Amino acid sequence: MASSGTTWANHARAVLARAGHHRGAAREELIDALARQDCAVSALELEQALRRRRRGQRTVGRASVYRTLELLREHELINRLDLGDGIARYEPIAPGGDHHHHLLCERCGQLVPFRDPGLERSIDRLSDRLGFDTTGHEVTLRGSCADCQERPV
Amino acid sequence: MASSGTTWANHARAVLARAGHHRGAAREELIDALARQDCAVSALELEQALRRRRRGQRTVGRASVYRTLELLREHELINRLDLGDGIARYEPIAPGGDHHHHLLCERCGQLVPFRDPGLERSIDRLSDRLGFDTTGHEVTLRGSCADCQERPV
DNA sequence: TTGTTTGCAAACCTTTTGCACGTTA
DNA sequence: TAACGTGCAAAAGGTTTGCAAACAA
Repeated sequence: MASSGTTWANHARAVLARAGHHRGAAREELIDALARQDCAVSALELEQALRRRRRGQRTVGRASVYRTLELLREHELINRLDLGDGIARYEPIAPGGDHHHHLLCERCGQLVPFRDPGLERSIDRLSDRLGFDTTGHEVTLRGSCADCQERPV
Repeated sequence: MASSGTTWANHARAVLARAGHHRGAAREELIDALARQDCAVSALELEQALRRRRRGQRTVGRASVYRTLELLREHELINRLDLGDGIARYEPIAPGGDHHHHLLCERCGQLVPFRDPGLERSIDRLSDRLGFDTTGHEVTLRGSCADCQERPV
């Protein structure tokens, strides 16, 4: 995932440039920080990651983090997840369309991405049956990841 | 749904009593208010509904609303939904196990509950395949409900 | 009487907004 | 130069907590 980081970052920059956006420093850094992530991160985690990087130098403002995330989301470059704890998490959307969902492990807190064509088919069929015009969907499983099941309680 | 309200309310009271909880006034009123709802409501909507009921009399405190919701959730009497707008919504869980998911209509804002055994089977198979010990799951579709599709844009 | 529940107010935390200053094209 | 982008600080809005009084068992 991290290996495709530069691909995504370049893609994101291209999309924004095409839409007529300037390349401000905060936005550039935030795109890099997002590209570096393995899975979904919160806005405040991103802010801290940026602060850690540039010690002493001028910091990236909190508002810029949120504004950039909103911009990236409008251009469908990132996904926003709400896992039920009141904190929004964001993750890059791969250019090719890497559609996946998440298991939230209630024991170790880890967020585990997974893919399942069968599940996608079920959702498509379901939308048809109910007459919904579905533009998107989210599935979140809660439980224990494979690692945690082997650990004693 | 509203017709099964008393059933759920009684069930909820029985569960809390069995767990050794007292029957305070705020809790009683909140259970009734939840039983009256058709679909998921936010904590603040519940608070307002309670304020409207008892004009002039002592009001139910905001903290009691949140604390009671938390208690009901611990006993799996209500479900908490996070639809991505930063507001948690709550809905009763029917005693028999009325498991369902939601479509959030992006045009009219309505929350439409639906049931789909095929989807549930997909999720069960998926959990098996991935070796997850899944304790719960949520599916949210976004798009247009059947009504809105007939309306001109 | 003893532990639980409650209302109020204040604190908390994430997210948004207003505004003056910098930066990009 | 004219938009656009940025950082700061303050505000907003939902949620949680501390506490003393009220209440149920």
